[in-house]
Amino acid sequence: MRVSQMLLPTLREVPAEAEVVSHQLLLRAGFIRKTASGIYTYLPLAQRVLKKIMQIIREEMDRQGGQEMLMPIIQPAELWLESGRWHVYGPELFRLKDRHHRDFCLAPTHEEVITVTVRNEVRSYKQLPLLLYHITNKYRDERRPRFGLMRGREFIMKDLYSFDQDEAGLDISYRKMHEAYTNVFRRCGLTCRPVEADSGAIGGSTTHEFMVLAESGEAAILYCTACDYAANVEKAITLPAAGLDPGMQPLELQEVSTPGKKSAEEAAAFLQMEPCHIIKTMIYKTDQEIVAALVRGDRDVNEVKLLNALNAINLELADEETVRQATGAPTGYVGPVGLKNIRIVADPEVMALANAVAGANKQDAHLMNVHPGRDFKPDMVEDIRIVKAGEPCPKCGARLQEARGIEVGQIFKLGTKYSKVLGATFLDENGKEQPIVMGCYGIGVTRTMAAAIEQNHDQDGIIWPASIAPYHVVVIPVSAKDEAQMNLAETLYRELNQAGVEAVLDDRPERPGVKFKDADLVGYPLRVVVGNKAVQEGLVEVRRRRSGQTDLIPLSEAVAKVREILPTL
RNA sequence: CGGGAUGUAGCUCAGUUUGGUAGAGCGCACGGUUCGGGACCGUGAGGCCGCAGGUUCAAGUCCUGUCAUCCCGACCA
Repeated sequence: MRVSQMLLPTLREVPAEAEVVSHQLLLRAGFIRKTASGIYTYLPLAQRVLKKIMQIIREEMDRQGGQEMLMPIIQPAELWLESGRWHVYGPELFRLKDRHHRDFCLAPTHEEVITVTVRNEVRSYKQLPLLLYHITNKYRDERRPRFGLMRGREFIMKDLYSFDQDEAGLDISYRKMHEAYTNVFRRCGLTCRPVEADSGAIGGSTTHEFMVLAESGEAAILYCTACDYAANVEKAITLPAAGLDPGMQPLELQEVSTPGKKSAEEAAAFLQMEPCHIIKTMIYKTDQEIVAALVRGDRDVNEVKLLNALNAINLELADEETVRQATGAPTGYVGPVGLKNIRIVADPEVMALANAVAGANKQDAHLMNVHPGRDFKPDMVEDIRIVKAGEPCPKCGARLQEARGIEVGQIFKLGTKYSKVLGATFLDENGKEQPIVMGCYGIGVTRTMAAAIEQNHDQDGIIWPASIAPYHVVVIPVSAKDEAQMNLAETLYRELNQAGVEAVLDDRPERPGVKFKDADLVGYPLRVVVGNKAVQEGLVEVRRRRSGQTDLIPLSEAVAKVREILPTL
């Protein structure tokens, strides 16, 4: 392809709307344009990158026995009513009506369709296992689309669904996908880490997220430097809390005046003690009840853990009014002692406290010498706190470190959640009807492209890993008006393509500086410059985008050199 | 969903306070000089000033509404 004929609208300035680097560079380098908030048009270069990522995904899915299919984006409400998710999914589900006023939605995921398809076609254990996948657009009406391709409302996703006879089969499928995902991201040139995660609304038990480590990542993860433990903060655990100190004598409950000391830190400082002796009481509202969550004063409530412990669908911090009604006190002075009619969930660490301080359920007052078990009895003791960097790894005890990551893939063991609701069953060897055991496995294709840039760029632009670069090499004649240079560049460009190297020829009548800047911005892994030295001495420059290393080599060896370097990039 | 901000040329942004014939830089077209890291000179094209209503002799500017976009928040008692 000749650059003079390409739709490659590079921009000198950063469009005002772009915040994160991948978004800025995708716009500046002429890869994408916004069509609506969270919805983008992929220009030719982006499409080439996406196709390469999808090809890598296909190869790795197929290698594990995956079969590609294609499912509809527009889906009837009945399907979602049947699974129960029409009402559960909420405003994130794009809903629409056809001309007969029948309800439809734009699929945010495809469990319903695939499960019903398999239900209708699979009868016997002999037809299992199955690994079925497709790559298509997904739609989620995000409450706040942002960061360009990172959190869009329309995005391309690969999703594979596994169907097995039993848990043992699911384990095998899950391992296959774990391996496939590791391969996919490695081949895409990404530094990626699988982490344990919460399964969220999709449901199911075991799940791993594949995180591309990057500062701009939306997710926080904790990982162990000594072993392979790594988890999303939502899921991360640490070693169990120490038990109650047996030497501690319970003292008598005592009310103290703490005017204006609302936070655990303020109260602790005022009472001249460490925040870890405070019982922090947070009032939450779920879809069905009001609960009090207790953590140590130096800890934070992990709302995901709390939500799971309560088996609730929604969870939010109660507003001031609700707190007053439930406890009789304003926020800041709530405590577990004497609380009535609301459930108390305590973190195990709280139960290990003796003579602790808690809110007195009275304005400007706290209670001292609160003794868990004596002064209040929690309805539930569960790990509901956020683990922080520096705490011990639950597997090996080494210190955990914190990092940020972009979630590019997630794999789930669904179990029989969907097969049961949707009636996807098979007959086993004994002729007994069983629900199919399922797993689902997603990769955000468009997000992977953005993540690749987050991890591979510099001040001048993108640095594509060769495996997903839109083109491998750009051939730049220094002067498009110099016929001798152009002829040599043309020939080299043709030879490269004939040799299977994806090359473009920057034949635009631009000054060399412009072409160099654009080449850096677009991020071709290699650049070959054909200048005067080529005409006079038969030498061309081969330059690696990432390292900047430049080799002056004979024109006749250029193709071989490019082919030699490419696999190393 | 709440709060904040912004909508003016393809892009980045002035102009709005104090109403009076629409601006700059970059980009684009043409001519010339240049030509190894985003050149220079000249000429030119390009605007329903987001949209609708209102006030006024007169609105990019003031008022009302509306739409869109971006940011922050929706988290610690």
